Amino acid sequence: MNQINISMVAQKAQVSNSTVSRVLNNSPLVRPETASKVRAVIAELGYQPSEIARGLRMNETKTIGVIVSNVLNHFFTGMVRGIEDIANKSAYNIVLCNTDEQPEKEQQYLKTLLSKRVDGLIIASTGPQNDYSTLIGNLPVVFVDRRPGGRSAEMFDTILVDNKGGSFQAVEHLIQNGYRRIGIITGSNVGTTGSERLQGYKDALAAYDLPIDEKLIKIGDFLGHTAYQHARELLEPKMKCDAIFVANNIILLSTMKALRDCNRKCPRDIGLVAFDDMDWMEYCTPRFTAVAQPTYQMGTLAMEMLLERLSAKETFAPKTIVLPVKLEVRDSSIRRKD
Amino acid sequence: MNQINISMVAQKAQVSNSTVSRVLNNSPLVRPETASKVRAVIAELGYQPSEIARGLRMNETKTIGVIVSNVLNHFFTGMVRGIEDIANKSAYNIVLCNTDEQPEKEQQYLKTLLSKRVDGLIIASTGPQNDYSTLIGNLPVVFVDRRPGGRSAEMFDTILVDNKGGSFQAVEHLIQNGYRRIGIITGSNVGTTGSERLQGYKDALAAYDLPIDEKLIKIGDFLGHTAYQHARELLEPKMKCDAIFVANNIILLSTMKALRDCNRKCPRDIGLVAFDDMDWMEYCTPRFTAVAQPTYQMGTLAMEMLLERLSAKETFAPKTIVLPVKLEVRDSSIRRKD
DNA sequence: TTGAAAGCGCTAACAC
DNA sequence: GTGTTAGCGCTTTCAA
Repeated sequence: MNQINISMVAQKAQVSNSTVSRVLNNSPLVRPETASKVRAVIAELGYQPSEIARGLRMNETKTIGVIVSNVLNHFFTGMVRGIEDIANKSAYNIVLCNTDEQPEKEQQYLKTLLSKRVDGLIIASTGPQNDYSTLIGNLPVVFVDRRPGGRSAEMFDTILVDNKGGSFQAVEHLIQNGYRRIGIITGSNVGTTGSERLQGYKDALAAYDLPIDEKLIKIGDFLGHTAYQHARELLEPKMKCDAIFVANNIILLSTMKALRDCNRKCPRDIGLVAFDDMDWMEYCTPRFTAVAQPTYQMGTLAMEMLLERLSAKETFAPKTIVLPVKLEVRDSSIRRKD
Repeated sequence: MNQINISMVAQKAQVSNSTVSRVLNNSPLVRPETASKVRAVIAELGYQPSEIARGLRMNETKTIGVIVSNVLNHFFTGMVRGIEDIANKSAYNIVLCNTDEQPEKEQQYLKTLLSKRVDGLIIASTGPQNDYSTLIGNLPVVFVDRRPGGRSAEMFDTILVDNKGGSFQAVEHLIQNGYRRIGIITGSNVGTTGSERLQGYKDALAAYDLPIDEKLIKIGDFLGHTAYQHARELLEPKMKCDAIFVANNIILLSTMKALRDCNRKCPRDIGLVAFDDMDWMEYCTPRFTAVAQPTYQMGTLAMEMLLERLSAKETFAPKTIVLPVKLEVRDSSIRRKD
């Protein structure tokens, strides 16, 4: 244990605690000789000032809480890395929390992080039904990926991606490549992510005067529990489904598994576009067409917005930023010429 | 800001701070009526005790530091998630740090985490040249993935995987499938990961009386900066390389890119086995043969060992655990019959 | 330029 | 059962 404290340093350097404190904080009000004497003792003792005591006194912890669904989802991994990079650059640390989309877990994390007096929060909300305003008070918060519900929507900074536009592009691309009976496998549309991606799908069909067939719309969860079964259903011959739009990378994997199990080849038998671009999609066979989200950038941006609030003297109006997505056209969505 | 403190609660409930504290800590030394009165006030005020003040007083933060190379590497993502799950179950939080294999970044994180008085540390060391013993004192630490160097090796708990065995199996499998000129693309062998995986490769060749050709051994880094060039070199016709063993998932991607750019098909033109199993490998074409590491389990185990130390009254001898890996045989390593 | 002292919010020994 | 008090390690007036 690092049991050396400021008093021991002070004593050994024959100065007062205040002077040591001033040296630690590079105060100019210390005679250079005194300062170097103190610094020598600090080095000799290997003294590490307690950020915990400092935090209590200063009311800041240089720590921010990051609440995501699951860091194993590559979307969040990228975001977390982006957040951490900016945080680190500004001498902040991040506490990582995984909710698995459970509001109760989120609530628990929130309480703990608040108790630990984090300086700010970045949250991918588990649902629009949650009320954050009462619990959070005026702690700086940036919501990412999903718009929080109720009053929270107007109270906090939010960074989103253009889910609807991305879905629209993806489905439009399939239509333009000759696919007509396009299915969608998506997650819960309680959250904004799900509902917007579904809307983009519907809008694209409507824009091209294609009928919306509810049987081709499979709504489950984004965690992959339901996707395999949904894919199997869409792949049944009677569905005559000729392309599938999957609403995230986890659902894609289940769908790939279903394709394999049904011995259906993509794009020969069926077209496929996914939301979420992954590094391997460029190199596998077929190369997968996907909607690329700026995950890393979402993280850096979120942290930068948080830093802005943290350093701001006055409060200012919350902002909402919607980042563009990009359709990476590859092979899985290109109908082979017959 | 959550400016409500214990005194405000005490005042409003007409009791002393101690009584409130006792209620918070579920002490039996409080009359039930008093307790419920206090609890009512706590709820009314939305009081959240400051873990920072508590931490200062109790000398514990219920936080542990996790230092990995890069959470974007799926190997570490899995580990981090494993750590977090166990930590959460035991009311701990984790602070996530990415070193990018830079000892200076690691050193910086270490100092910060120590200052923040984390209760323990889980570290994937950036190199065996680092000395942890002096800086860390007797804080509980578990090293993961790489054995720390010098005296640290004997001083701390360590969780490793059977790198040498995994490589051996992978290369042996290639040999048994008829490949003879097997190249390896690996990362720095300064760390134990690199050197052990290289050794496994050499051992397998030796075991089957195959010559070790230094030209087929490409040592770069595990971050993927050098792998593409190395793959291109191995793929030159004059190398007559008929299979490649790549030492992690990032190197694999670069190699896949090189294969594509050289228009070489796997396994038709060349066999491939990777260290690190990824979820998509089961469903792409060809399905990739890979050495699966128990990443999640490494995380849970590391955190469990840490908890054991944290709750132990006495110090006990450090343990080293080497976890087995499993070769997942798929298509990329099966020589097609000519 | 330096030191003495108060206090951040909590817990625990000790008194009653 | 409950309150008083000291103190965890730091910063910051205020005084000198």
